[in-house]
Amino acid sequence: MPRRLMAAGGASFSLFLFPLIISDIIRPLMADTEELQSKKPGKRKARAMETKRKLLESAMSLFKEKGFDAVTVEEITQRAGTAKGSFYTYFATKSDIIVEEFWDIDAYYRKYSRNLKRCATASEKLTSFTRAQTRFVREKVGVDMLKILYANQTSTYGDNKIIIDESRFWFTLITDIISEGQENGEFRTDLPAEQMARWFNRTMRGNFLDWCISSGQNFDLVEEAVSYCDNFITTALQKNTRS
Amino acid sequence: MPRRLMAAGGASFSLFLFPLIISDIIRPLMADTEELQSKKPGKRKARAMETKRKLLESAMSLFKEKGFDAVTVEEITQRAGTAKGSFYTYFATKSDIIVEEFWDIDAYYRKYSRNLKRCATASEKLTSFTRAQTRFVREKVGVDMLKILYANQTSTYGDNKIIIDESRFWFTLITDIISEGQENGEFRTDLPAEQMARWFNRTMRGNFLDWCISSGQNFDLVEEAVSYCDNFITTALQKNTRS
DNA sequence: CTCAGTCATTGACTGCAGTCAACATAAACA
DNA sequence: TGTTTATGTTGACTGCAGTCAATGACTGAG
Repeated sequence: MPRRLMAAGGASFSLFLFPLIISDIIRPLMADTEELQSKKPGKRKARAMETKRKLLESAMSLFKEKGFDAVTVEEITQRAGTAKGSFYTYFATKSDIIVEEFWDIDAYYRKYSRNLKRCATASEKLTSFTRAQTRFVREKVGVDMLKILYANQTSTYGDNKIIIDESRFWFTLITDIISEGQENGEFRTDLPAEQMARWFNRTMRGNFLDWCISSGQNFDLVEEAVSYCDNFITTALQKNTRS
Repeated sequence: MPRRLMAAGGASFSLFLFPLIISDIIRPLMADTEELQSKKPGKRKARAMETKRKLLESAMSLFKEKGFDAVTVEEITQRAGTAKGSFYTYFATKSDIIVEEFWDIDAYYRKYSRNLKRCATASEKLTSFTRAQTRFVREKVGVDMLKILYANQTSTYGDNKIIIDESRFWFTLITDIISEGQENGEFRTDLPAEQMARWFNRTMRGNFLDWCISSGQNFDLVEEAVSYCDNFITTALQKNTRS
């Protein structure tokens, strides 16, 4: 943990979760094509990146200390050593900080996906991934942060819709697993893998949503999601009939 | 929640949707046992009810005119002829107005459910209801209002969680339809109807959510939901195998 | 090197959701 | 009837998210 803070400066969820890949933190800025082309970062861009990094870092640490609602944007900028206005150069709303952090969860999924090689079947992979994913959300993300995310995604009008973004790793991973299951004769082949992945993810999203809304009180996210997953596999995906 | 205070004089979604059944509008009031017992409403309660009614009415008309975000609570109370503080006697947040209105959607579902008698099978009932429900949401509620609802439900901590409330008519209706399907041998019987209803509704919620987040741009709610519904029926519910 | 154009930075400012202590009046009780 | 309690009403007030016009610093063209 301290290792990370020295190295990358490390905002990212890992600041209060666990270490992720550094490149994922820089991703948003690197996404800028111009940035990739120019060899020198440029003094201006460098300073901008540093400002954004500091904002992310101080915001996440404050959220961890006091909870999202108890933190003001002014506080964040104070800790980051900038002015309030600067915050809005990099984030459209206070909760956009959280959205930014959520991108890094995909880094965890990507990392975890390596373990899936051990699974013999596509079905097992799906279940295993679902368990890991929901455990991560339950343990490391928590109801409160997930609520902020869902409220953000439903209340803003921007194009930062991470929840339904199909370029996310968790969507492509599910698609790949289902494809694999189709190829080895495990799953039905009358529908494209993408569509089934969309169904699967949307169904899972229903679980996340209900869990959020009930503040995690009505059911256990992991149990419920795994149960959903298994049911989805045996009913919607697999070729063989129900026993 | 002081839902019982709601008056019979039609605020309700119908104010900008279409007329619903009066008995359904009074439902919240009737639900209160104490209210039924006392013969006199009481001068104070009567005035309170009137205040709340006026607030609902002016709020909904203003939302219709200018959109949710462009309306201030002060405006609402001005039109209602009360002070700002009074608003918060009846509603915890500005968006709680919307939540209140959503209860009345069940009145529409209840009304529509009478048409279901025409359907020969439980499967047809499910599909028919789903089509009616999503059409209603698409045409009469709209993306914007649904967004407000979802943002409200994920951001507040109160107990006014209409979205996941299983005493709602739309939950009990689905349960009844599935029960019926089980009894007539249409659906699998190895799982309780309630659980399947919960799955079904949660899955549908995934559709509503994605539709919201994408501002209705990514897909057509009705088409998608009906397609989901049919798929759910043939894979998760029905006894016979996939062809 | 210079100067114009670009872009991050700043913090005072606006607007509004939500609060609260004081008040008013109906209801309950004596 | 007078007194107490409960409950609805009020609007000035607080706190904070988000804005914006002015400022200053880098960049790149000439």
